[in-house]
Amino acid sequence: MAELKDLTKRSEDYSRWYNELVVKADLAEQSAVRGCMVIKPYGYAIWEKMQQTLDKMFKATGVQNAYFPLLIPKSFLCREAEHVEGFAKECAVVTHYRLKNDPDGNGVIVDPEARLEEELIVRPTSETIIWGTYKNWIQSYRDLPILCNQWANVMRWEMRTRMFLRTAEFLWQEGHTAHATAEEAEDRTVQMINVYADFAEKYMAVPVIKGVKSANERFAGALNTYTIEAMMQDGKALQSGTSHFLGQNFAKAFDVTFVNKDNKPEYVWASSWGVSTRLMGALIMTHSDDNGLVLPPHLAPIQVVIVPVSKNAEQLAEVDKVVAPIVDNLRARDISVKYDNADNKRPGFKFADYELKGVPVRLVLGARDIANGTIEVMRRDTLEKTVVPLEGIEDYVQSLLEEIQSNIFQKALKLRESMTRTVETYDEFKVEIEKGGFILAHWDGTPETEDKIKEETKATIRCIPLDGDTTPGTCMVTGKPSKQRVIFARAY
RNA sequence: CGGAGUGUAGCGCAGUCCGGUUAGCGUACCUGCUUUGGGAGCAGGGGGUCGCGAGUUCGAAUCUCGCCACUCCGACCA
Repeated sequence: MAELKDLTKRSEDYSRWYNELVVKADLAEQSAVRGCMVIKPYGYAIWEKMQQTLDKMFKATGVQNAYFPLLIPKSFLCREAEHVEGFAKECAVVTHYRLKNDPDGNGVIVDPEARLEEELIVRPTSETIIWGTYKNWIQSYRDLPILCNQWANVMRWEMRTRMFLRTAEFLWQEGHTAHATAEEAEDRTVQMINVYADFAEKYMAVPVIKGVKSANERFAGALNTYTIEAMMQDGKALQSGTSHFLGQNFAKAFDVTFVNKDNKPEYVWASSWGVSTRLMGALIMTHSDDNGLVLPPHLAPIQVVIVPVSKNAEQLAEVDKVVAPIVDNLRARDISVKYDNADNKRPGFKFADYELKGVPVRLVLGARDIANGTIEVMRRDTLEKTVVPLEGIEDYVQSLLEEIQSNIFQKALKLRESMTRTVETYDEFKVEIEKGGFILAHWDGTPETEDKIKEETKATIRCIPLDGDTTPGTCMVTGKPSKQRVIFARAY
């Protein structure tokens, strides 16, 4: 694999490095269908862990899972004007419901007789179909709130795709809530962005900045969009999760009202929020190095791999005997272990392969160790090797896993901090943005200024940070007043 | 949709300019033996409509024309 330290300088090489890593680490591959991706078992195992963890976190806040149809009648998508405009260009459309044999003998063709009266859209997101459904579920304030989430696939016909970061079809979860009051809906919006931030930092070990999107970057049909923004190792920003306060826009578009305590009809208030397989991209790009993937222990499908070293079958049998109780003890502590005693691959191959796949801890045991009562431990994040006593190895491994988890988070945080600068003038900004990273600057709050900056520098406002410095100042471009500094960056 | 490039074994490529043995190399795969503390060595073996179609020619991976697909850079991307 090409070397990461050289590639961060040039983004086109960084994406080549990234693609190569995704394939070599056995996470995914391009499919025959344009812009689509096959997620392979190892990649899916990581996604599954993310999914399970998030699902638990959602349920702890009262959310329930449900499932809504893949296909959306075209008329549904048109109801909310801004929403249509935001998604229309990238929708896949179903126009027919039948094939027939080609009279010329070339397999099958679309039966022209079987045109649908109303075209169906493959969901790019499910707000419309869900609000079309919620209308039937909601009569009274007693029916509220509704807190539903669905795990699903969606499709957006993107012009250019990258594995995990932007694919035509992707897996995600989308939560859709309905509330009696604006406050309650907005609280839920904020609550969920906090869940996402917790998940990113505690499980993925990816530091994120919570913030609010500018009007330009806001979700089509939302009043307010909250986001978590991460920084990749090449200094580009990656929007990793969003939570939208939808106001009454969809309730009005789909005529969803409830009767309040005073027996008066009111439109329902809404939120929606989602994260996708894009998080896999964030995970890969945040921690990987020249030897391959580095997985956070909290999400690694294999947390510990044990590799035996032996000269013959008798020696291997000896090692098997010593390893067996270690495997049991680690599993008893909920640590996932793989003992790879396959004799068709040599140890050196296994070392390299498990490093490529990002397994956090590797144990190596051979005749030499058994004689000494020791075992070799290698941690993936620093690649350091230590020989420790066999006695108490389980405790050692357990605390090492936690140390790796916090170490890779700290490392990513340090990188982000070192690549975050504050600028005062637009000239200074133009110089700094070329170096990558996050730039904190004052902005007058207008879309016009944001557009001008984007056009001239390719940088966008990633977010207006929630926990940032709120000292007012003057816009670096127009000199007009600014409430606080916002984060600019080039983004994926 | 614009600019550039690529299509030859599962993957990565050479050969194409200048047409001419049975289309080659690396890797992966299969068999056997030896190996095993950082991606093993040797020997043998299988695998190809050279992207598709037409043309030129005694003869095309190679030349001509047309088409298709993919990759990268832009445009686009809540």
